[in-house]
Amino acid sequence: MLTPLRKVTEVVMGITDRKLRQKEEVRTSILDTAWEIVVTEGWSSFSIRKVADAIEYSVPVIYSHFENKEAILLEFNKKGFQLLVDALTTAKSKTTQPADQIRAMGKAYWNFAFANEEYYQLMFGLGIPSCDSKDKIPALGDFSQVIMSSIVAMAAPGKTPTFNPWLKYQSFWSMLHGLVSINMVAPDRVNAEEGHKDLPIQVLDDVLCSFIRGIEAAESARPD
Amino acid sequence: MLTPLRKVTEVVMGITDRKLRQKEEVRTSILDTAWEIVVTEGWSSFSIRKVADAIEYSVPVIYSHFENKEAILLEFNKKGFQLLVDALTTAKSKTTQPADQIRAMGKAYWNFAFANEEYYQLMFGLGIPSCDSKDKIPALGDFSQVIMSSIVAMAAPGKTPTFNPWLKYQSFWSMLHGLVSINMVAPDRVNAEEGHKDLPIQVLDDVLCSFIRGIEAAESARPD
DNA sequence: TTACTTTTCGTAACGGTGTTAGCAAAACTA
DNA sequence: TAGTTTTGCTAACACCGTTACGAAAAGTAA
Repeated sequence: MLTPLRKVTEVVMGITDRKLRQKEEVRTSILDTAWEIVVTEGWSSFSIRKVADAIEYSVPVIYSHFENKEAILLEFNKKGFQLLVDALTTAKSKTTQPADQIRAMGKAYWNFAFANEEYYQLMFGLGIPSCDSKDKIPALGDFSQVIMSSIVAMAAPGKTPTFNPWLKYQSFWSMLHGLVSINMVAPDRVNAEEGHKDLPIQVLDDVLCSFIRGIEAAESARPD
Repeated sequence: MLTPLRKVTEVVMGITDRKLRQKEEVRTSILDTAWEIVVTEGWSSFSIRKVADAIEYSVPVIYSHFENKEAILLEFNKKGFQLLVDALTTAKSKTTQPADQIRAMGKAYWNFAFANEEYYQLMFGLGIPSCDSKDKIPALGDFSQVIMSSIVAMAAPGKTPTFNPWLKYQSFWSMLHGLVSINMVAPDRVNAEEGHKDLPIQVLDDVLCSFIRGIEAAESARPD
């Protein structure tokens, strides 16, 4: 009202801008609240109704921002993969030696998983009904790329025609994911047996060591 | 009534026997029906109410056989681990060479997982709210034993003081579980990329090969 | 057979979930 | 100020796991 000489179109734009801004605020408050619930109470007690309650809106408001519950999960799934890729990239950048990069990424993968258990559980559907992530996670391409480039770099000098980086990448990922998920789902059984303390870290080292040796030995290997 | 000369106690026993038998029949029909639902419609659409409907009893009847839904899951969980241990044992018995035993068990593990996806999903909580399996699955001890004995046998000749079979067992399991679960949760992404057909099997071979080399090389290894 | 007791089991409820139709109130426009 | 659009709430639907309670069936004793 006090703004002098504003054209009608300007006013309209201002209003729609504010509306968009407000809508965006509600959206982020949904995501923030949802995440808070997940972190404090776990995935199992995360519900649309609880979020609606917490943000002091009615349930259908949430459905005007997200098509359904799965869409909210997908949002966190994307962010989780982005965080993971960032963590791997940072770890990788600390050295130029391919074998060290692989070691560093392996440890970064482990650290990410246990510093962000909720993300990891969602990303790989550990114990919760997750969302279909295929084709919807842009960072998944970066994920394979950042790992595979180190593998390729490592094998480059004396590479064999049968050497398959994609295969090695999957071995790498499988080993890491298996290690993480077993320790995340059944921690006490695996850790505390007969006083084996921080054994998972030893297993991680062992597995990374085997993997790197496997690539180093790729030139003289017979693929039986 | 037509049975001549039965003592009262005999009649009573007969009745209680029949009652026990009938109760057992209902119990197995619950489990059978539940399993049928899981196999045909997946874990997500398995519910107490659906089972009650299918066996033509009311819901509370199920609660007189199982404390809750989780108790039913636990039943399948136990059976799944027993089947897995059996599969591994059978595969192992085909040869006496420890390295071949490990290879055979690795492949048997993979085959079990994809021949019994529902079991595997439940046992390792892939995408479903699973039950707390710790301390309740008797076959879990056999599982570690059947694998570890081959590992020990393999390393026995020139074993190093630092060689840790329990650690190697966990590496083995982690690799296998990672490989299986990644291929079970996101099959198309991993398999069909750029026409890589039955690549998972190659990865399995690669991973098993690395693992066995890792044990063979244990004597001369520096644990960096 | 009859009267009493125990077991069995179905109805209906409680509190929770995801999702959506329909309508009232608020906000904006003319 | 009157009309239109947007916004958001109430209430419902169809599920879910779990359980209190009462009726009917089955077994027991006279």
